[in-house]
Amino acid sequence: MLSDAAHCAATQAMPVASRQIFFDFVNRMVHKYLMAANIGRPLEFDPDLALDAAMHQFWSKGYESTSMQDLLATMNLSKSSLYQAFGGKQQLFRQCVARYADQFTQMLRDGLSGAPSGRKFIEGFLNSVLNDVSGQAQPRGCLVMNTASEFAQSDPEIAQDVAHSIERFRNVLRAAVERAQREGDIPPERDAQMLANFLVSSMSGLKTQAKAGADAATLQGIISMVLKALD
Amino acid sequence: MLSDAAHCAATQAMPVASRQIFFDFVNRMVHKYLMAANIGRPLEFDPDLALDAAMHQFWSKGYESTSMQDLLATMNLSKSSLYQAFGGKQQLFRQCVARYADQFTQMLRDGLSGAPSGRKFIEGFLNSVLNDVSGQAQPRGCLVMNTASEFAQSDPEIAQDVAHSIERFRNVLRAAVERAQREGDIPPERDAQMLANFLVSSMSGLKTQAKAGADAATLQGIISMVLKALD
DNA sequence: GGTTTATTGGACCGCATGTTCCATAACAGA
DNA sequence: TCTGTTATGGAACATGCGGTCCAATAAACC
Repeated sequence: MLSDAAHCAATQAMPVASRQIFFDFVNRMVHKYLMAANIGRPLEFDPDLALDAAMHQFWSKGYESTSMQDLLATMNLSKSSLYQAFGGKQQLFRQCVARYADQFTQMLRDGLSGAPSGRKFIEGFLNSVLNDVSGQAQPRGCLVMNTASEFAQSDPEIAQDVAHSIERFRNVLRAAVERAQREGDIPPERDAQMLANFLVSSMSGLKTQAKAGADAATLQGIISMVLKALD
Repeated sequence: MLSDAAHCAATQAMPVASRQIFFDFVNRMVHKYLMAANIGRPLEFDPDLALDAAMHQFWSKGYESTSMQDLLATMNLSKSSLYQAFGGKQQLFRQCVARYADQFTQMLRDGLSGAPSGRKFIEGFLNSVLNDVSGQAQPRGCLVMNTASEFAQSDPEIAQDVAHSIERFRNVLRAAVERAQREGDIPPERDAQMLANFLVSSMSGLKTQAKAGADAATLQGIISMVLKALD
């Protein structure tokens, strides 16, 4: 998209590691501008919808077990379009994780602001894992935690994505805890940050148990233990 | 190993699905007998050591991300030997998971019987996750939970292996809880089975958090919350 | 020494992988 | 209508995958 000359000139003074990121960014900006100005052939698909489909695929099967063919089928676009629009499997995956984190964080925020109390929100948050085992679809866990589990720290970029996403989740949960403390449902002397970490960890454990085949009664028992720990 | 004639004759009256399992069993018995009788060329490698190496490989990288080449390299044997001795990638994997569950269950049992109290054992059990983040090696989690996360319920046989392994872990933990109850460190009216489930889930969550990059202080905070829930 | 049995290394197989490339199609503006 | 720009479809690519096969080899018994 950028000319080779411009590419070469601008990269002279830049550390190698930064170049790819920088030019990805510039190209995206240029692309956005060109699309807005109706220059060139328009896309035949909705990038948001396609990204959503890819996200669900990765969510269900993980990164390695999801093939390009799987992605092309669910996203309903051609190979070149995928590479053109999303850059490849790994880049697409990272965008999916980011999208998941966005949606999940927003869902948490909405849930908290609409809940009758902070405590009730936390209860609903934990109980939501029961939905995973009630339906006929097999539990998929949380895409962010699945990613943490699959990649661990082996890929630094993905590790950073994961850490950042978890931090966003925790921030909402800490807000919920603090609200519950103001409302008198959690002792005010408890460390809100620690409780939030505990809730993240507990949710992660619950989802894994659901994946491992635990039934609703078992999960409910665990949830009651988690709630008790908040008192 | 068995002649084709014997194979054909015996399978005539057998449902298709049972034949493979049956002949796997017979062949294993015959093989065991022949090895014990020193018939034929002896193995040039130690199957236990090789299995251990494979286990660590799967533990570090998961099933899909571990290639046959990875396995051959760490197990230090040739492709034909691997197929001859372990049957293929998936069969090898299941043996590794079983081995892990055996070792981990035994470790738990030994830890419990050697611990000064049930409560102290549980504390040590939870605190052991801190070792995962203290060393330079990246945390690998628990092979059984990793397997649950990677395969979910997609493979029935593996799902059963996972469920069975978790049950074994839980049995030891329930014994620990019951001992702590007898020793007065956990209220006797608490449901031991439920507490054991909670401990399994909590450990799983903790290990995932470790994989996601949580530091020792964060993990320690979560552990203190888990312990508080036992009171 | 001959026979029997199993292991071993390596070549080979078919297939699926993620990726690249190019000719063509579709649109906007001159 | 011509030009410039991007999107699309499909062919082609190299590579690595898990798995199979076979001749050569090694041990132990008769």
